[in-house]
Amino acid sequence: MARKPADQSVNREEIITAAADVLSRRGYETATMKDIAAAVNLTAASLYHHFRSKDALLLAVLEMGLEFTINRIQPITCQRGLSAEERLRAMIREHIVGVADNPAVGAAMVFEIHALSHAKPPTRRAKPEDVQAFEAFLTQRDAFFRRRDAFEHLFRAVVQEGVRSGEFHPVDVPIFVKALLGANNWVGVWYRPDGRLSGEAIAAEITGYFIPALVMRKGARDGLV
Amino acid sequence: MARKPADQSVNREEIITAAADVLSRRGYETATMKDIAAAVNLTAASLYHHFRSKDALLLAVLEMGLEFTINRIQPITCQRGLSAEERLRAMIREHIVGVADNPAVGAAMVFEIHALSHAKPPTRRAKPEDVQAFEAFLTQRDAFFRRRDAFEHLFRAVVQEGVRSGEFHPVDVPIFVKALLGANNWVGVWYRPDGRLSGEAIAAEITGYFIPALVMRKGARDGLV
DNA sequence: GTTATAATCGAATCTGCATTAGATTATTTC
DNA sequence: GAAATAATCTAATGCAGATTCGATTATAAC
Repeated sequence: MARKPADQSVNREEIITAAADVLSRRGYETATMKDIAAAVNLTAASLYHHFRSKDALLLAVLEMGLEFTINRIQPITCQRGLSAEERLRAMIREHIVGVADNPAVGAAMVFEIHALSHAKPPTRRAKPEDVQAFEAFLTQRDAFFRRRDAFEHLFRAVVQEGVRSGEFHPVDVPIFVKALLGANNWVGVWYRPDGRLSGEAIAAEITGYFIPALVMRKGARDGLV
Repeated sequence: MARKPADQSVNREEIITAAADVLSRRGYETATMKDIAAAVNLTAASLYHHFRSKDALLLAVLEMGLEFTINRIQPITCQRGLSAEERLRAMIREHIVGVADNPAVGAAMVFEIHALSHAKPPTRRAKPEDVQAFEAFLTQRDAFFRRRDAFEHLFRAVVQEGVRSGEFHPVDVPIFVKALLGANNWVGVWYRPDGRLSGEAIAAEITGYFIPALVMRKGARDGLV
């Protein structure tokens, strides 16, 4: 019968967390399975008990990071009683604070997604099971990319709603969101926990940059693109 | 005596350009020297006549991209007779259009800089000349990073000037510039030449997002962070 | 305690590249 | 055309690092 995993044994999630950290420090290609294993006191070989391949591990790291972020942001989008501006503000805050609180994941979401796109197919003469596994990987990867698009659409929907209702200026919604997410993601690249500003402070600052483009107070709307 | 290179022979610059393209498609670690060589009809071995190592080639790609961008933007910063806002607008435009015109380089500037940080030192038992070469590489890499900082400071200087003179709101200058450059760099990640908008149009759009945070027309400044 | 399987390890493989070695060809200079 | 060197090639070399294999240990279920 199936048995419960032992308590002191390393579980999937611990590995993913540790891997995110190692990846952010060494980068996907430079980080070895041995490095990652060492971070959880395992051998490289042992990692293959938990993940089919290095690529699969990377995918798991990115999926975890994305789900984490979506789980924080998605509820905000449908909060009744909040204006589009209020929701957008809250979403930006959550996004940036989330990145700042998990710089490893934040950096991975920018840099290592790249590696995901370049996963190498099994070479000729690969066992059929390997080909199978790779196709499963591709399917899972596509799902990840769709999920990432869904994340972007959370922002688009709120901005779009604000534009429709006249609360926001008629910006180009896809481009606005790309610019916003670019700025937010970039935080994961340069943020240092021991830096001058906290994640909260940075979030407040950056929110203040993007909101005025959408909302102009006191009716002074002319003169703006 | 030194002789002029033959006319039909491949030169450094062609290799760098081709390498940028290959790198943007395959990524640094995935792209092989053979791939890059093939893009200029050479053999992998031949590349070593032009570049000491793969790392050195990557560095050359990034240096070229950075110099290109700085050369377009630096002159704007000191144009007499233009307000800070006018200069900043022009700088953003040049930056984004530059990225859109060279998507390969733009993407490399975001993704592959990472690889640069992870260049591997020569293994033990390396010939002293190799150690020498690696140290030279490190020096050059540091210079590159300083140059990149200098690039960032071009933006900071203009924003700072606007803030000092009262033309701009008192934003947190370093953070503002990080957010701006994040949005701009991100264009290199998602821009497609056959997309809906031209580089110019995107530049105009994004400029319109950041300027209102700095400049509020018609004196309606209250209510803003 | 016996069995099944989860979790781990040490010690091979196996292979894909970066890089080197040693020619060969091309071009310029004189 | 001879000398020098730039530019290229073909054919190794070498190695790091992902992945596999086959054992071994630990734990849960019964």
